[in-house]
Amino acid sequence: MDPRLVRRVQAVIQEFGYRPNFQARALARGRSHTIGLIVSEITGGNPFFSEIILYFERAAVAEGYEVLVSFADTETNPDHIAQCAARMQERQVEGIAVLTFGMEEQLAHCAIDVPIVYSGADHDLPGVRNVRINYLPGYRDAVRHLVEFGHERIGYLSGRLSWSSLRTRYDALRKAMKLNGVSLDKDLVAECDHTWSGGAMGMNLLLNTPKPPTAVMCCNDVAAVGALKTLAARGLQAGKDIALIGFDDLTICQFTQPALTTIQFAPRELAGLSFQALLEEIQSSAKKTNFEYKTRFILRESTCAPRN
Amino acid sequence: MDPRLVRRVQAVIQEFGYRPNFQARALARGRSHTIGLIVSEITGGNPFFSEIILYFERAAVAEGYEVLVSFADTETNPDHIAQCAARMQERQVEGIAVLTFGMEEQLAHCAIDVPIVYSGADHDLPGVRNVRINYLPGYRDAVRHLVEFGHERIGYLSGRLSWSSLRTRYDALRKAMKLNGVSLDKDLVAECDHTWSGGAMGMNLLLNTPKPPTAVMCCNDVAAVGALKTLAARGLQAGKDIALIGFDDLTICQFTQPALTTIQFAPRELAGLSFQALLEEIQSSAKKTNFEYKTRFILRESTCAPRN
DNA sequence: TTGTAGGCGTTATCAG
DNA sequence: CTGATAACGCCTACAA
Repeated sequence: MDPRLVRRVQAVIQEFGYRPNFQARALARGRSHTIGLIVSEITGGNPFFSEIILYFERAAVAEGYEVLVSFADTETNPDHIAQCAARMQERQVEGIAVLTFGMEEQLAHCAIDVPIVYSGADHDLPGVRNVRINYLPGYRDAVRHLVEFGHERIGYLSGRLSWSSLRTRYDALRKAMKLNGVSLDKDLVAECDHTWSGGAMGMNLLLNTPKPPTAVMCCNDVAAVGALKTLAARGLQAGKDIALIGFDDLTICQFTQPALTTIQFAPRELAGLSFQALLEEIQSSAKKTNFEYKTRFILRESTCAPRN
Repeated sequence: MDPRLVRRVQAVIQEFGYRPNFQARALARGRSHTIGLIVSEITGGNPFFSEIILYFERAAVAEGYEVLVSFADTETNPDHIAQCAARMQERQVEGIAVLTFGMEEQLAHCAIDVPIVYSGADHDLPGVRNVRINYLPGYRDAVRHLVEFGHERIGYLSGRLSWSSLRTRYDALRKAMKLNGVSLDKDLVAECDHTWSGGAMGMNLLLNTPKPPTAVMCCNDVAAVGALKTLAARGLQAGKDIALIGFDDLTICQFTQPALTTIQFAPRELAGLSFQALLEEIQSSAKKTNFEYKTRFILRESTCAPRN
């Protein structure tokens, strides 16, 4: 094209402040260039999903997409996630990424006629795209670390096991323990809430058992920080009196006292993988990469040998 | 209408899986029912903005709007916020809410032809809607609390003062101190970063001064938690050896050791006020409510009388 | 009441 | 290669 003409057009665009109307374009071309992102609503400010949104949006914008975000209230309203998906479809999203890591059961039962990608869904359905989460490496190394310290009574601070997300982690932990020649005593499993206060309560329960655990693994970092609070209140110290391991590797792990040993579950990578998978699905490209995220053990200061 | 007919229509809708096309509707009616939300990108997972997005979205959906979220990278790319606003306008948003609390300077210089609402913008421009933040009550009560304990050497752990957001808090603190008959010694101001690690570094700087402060106020909770880490590393304890006060009232404040005394800056209310203001602006209703958020002092365990 | 034409802003197609 | 025109799906206004 004539560069002179291009300039003149640019000038006129500036002059009149012309902006293309995306809705009209979308209507005409049959493509909205919009995708939906569904994350879990988490009360009490868990920073995990904040980063998921940030990195997902970054990836999407880089590819020319805009993102419609919904926080699915899987806790108090089982239908909510389906409503979110419905709203998104009315907006003609070209696909939906679900990053609730096992809270998406309700979605399986309703008709969605755009590409959809799950992340950490517990069963690999044949027709459904799913970013697999390999929980094992992180749990395996974490348990091995504890076993090498000589721990035999390892406890688990879990969220509600009726939620598949938490059930999956529980199962992965049991498998990891079996691999390391130890077993998970049911009395040492505290089923609370995967929140700050849930962790605090759960640790109290575990410490009140007749023979408390010498090491405790937590279903996420937020619960682990709650557990730290309980320990402090009882005059105990993680990394000295009891071993404590979290899950997620939130930034705060580096700033707790002691710094929290944990299993990495990086939002940036998870968001990236999920978007890539969705993009493949939308472009219905031939290759179907088998996306998998591997958890990783992160050693810091909150573990120690068993006390007495 | 004939309820029988309504039913039949509903049935057919079910039958054929009809969904209205929002883009077409928007085009025809000239209303997109979409609004934009711009928040700050914060590195290292600050949970504050996560809640802002959650509650803003809830409020918007309740009024029939969908939300386009952007994280403005005010740190490394000053133009980014303007690009975000431009993208939103191409999507025909009916208005834009900016919740960056003083990081929005770049936006003032570019033409935006939809209603826009700021939050905590430091100067009240005449034509611009702004949810005012009243920093004083929180700071006033916090400083009074310290003065009643007998503190005279009060330090401030700040983010970079070249950013108006942090400058505003700094000014509010100085005013609050003056009201309480004390003054802020410039040697006791550590200008670092409003992040976990920034707080840790800043506290180190303050403790290395010839005459360290006996109490330290922080520009946010995240920095305060970082400061706690430094204190622990030096064998000091907040609430015993030194008084520490945060800002934001994140949930984590209740789970630090000791629980963090802070100034409340509630994301839920801030998001709600901002949405209400934007709604008034969009509906160009006659009444222009003067929305203001008042900070509030929250007493917990991290303060104490000055040591020796 | 029921039905139909015209237009929203853009793209794509098809003559010229 | 340029320029006119139909179509995208829905809404509104007007006519029957």
